[in-house]
Amino acid sequence: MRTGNIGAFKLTSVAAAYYKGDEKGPQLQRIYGTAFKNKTALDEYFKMIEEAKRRDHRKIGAEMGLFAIDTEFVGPGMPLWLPKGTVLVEELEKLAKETEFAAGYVRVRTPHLAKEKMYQTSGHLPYYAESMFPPMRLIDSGSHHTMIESGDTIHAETFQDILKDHRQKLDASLEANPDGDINKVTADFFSKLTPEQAKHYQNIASLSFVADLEKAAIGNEERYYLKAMNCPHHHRIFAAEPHSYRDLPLRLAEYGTCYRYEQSGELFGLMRVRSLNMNDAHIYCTEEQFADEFRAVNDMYLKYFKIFGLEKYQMRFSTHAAEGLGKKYVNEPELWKKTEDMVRKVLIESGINYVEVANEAAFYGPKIDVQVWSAIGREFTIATNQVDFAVPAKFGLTYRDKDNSNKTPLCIHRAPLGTHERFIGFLIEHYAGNFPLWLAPDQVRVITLNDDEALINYAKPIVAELRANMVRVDSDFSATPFKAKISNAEQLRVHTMLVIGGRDMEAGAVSVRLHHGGPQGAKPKGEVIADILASIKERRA
RNA sequence: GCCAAUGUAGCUCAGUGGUAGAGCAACGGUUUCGUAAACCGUAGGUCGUCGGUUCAAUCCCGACCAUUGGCUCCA
Repeated sequence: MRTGNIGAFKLTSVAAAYYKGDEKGPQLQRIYGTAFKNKTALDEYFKMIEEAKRRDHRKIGAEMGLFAIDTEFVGPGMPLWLPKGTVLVEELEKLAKETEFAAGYVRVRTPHLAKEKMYQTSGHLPYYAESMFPPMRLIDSGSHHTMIESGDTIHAETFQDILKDHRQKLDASLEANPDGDINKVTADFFSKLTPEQAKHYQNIASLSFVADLEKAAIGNEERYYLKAMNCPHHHRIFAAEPHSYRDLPLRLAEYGTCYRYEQSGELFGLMRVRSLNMNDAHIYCTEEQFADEFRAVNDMYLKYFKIFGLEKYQMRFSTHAAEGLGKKYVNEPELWKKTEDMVRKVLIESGINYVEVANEAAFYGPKIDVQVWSAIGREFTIATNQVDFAVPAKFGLTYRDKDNSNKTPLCIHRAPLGTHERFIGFLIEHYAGNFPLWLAPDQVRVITLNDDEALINYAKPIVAELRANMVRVDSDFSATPFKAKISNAEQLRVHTMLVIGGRDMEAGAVSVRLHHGGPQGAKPKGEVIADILASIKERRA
């Protein structure tokens, strides 16, 4: 674009950026601005930004009482689902369970913790440790295990942190200056302790320094990690029973809660969190079955896009880069190539809209991220789909094949609805909080014109019938002025308001008002109820 | 984690170096009304946390915590 094409521009913000995108490199100050051919296009762009602000999931989430983030007592990045948000969570789970049941998945449940051995075997610790919460340590102190915590007598954790820190400094110093004085480094280290560290240190200082530090560091401790992914647990479920080729494909599904230690600056409302619920499943299959399974997963994505009215999507096919082998990626160059070719073939054959990006794969295999665009045209990476050729072998997973030999299955990780957190965050913006009836936290409210007893008696059975059919319905029979009752319901984004006055009562009708459509006129009450039930059942848009 | 900005009642926001206000919401009462807001009253805040300066700090300074906008990372 030539500068002559810039007809209108506006500065937007100031921020720092890393030189050449390297986190360890120096930072530059960056001034952001945006430019368009003319004023109209510029204004349109800012209108879109305004609209996005209006639809911000944090704002609507608070207005509708969907979720809360209690940074003081629970922690940043760990949302609490309030009752109305839980409705969304459970409706999505219901959708996923139905869809997966029809597609031949079986459900499993696993704990949130596992021993260190799990993640050493899976490769998470070598490749993924910085995204995991630090371990919980159980120390074997002879006859029993003690959870390490801070306190007067238990300071092994501090102890170990100090040791680790000390060692790093010592190593760095010795590396820089091989003839350096160890005592000097140690003295320097002590001088930099905070008073609290020093206090802990005093407790152990009477012990002979190095020997006891070593003992504490190596000691018999068992480490447990919070799971960052469900796959290792699912692999152990696969391992729990012998399998034949006749069992495959085996599709294990779980809405499991995972915990990832996202850096503080990365947290963002529901979109980037530390506790996340994944619509997860792992498909164990043979190489021959891979293409069909992969296609079926893609079909599931497309089905969901239709339900949520997503017209624009793109799959980002992330492959490895040779220079990352053994560092960012498991060191299996041939398997990488073979699997990537397999995935590429399916993508091309099924006419999926995709782009290929190098060097963004998961550590255990190529990855497909699903990008969708919300109603106002903002892009979200919502779901993921990964192939794992490495980890099943590390866990020694096998099935008995036709020729009586043991073979390692392939594993497809897939999460079409991604995480509840991000998916719901996306849906809030996509719908601007005006959810379709089947999803709406407040589906129906029955409102009487006033608190006349006859009206209430006419309205009550309608509420009861809806409730008996699992409709989320409530009522407002109060003496509050009618217009205010309507306004209250509108502000809550109640999807359908059933208004009842004398005229309706006489005609055996109710007057329907839709949150997103205004008054719809009076209709026979039986018809209205039937239509509500059908709309929910069919998950109408 | 890094750079920057921000943090006053449940929400939206005023305000001041001399221990804080409004609207909405909440609660109590009055109001009987056909599709987005009736009226009166009551209650509600350690002014993010901890330190410092000062006779005196919500206000000035520092550290920390959190959020936001980016960077890096990612579902």
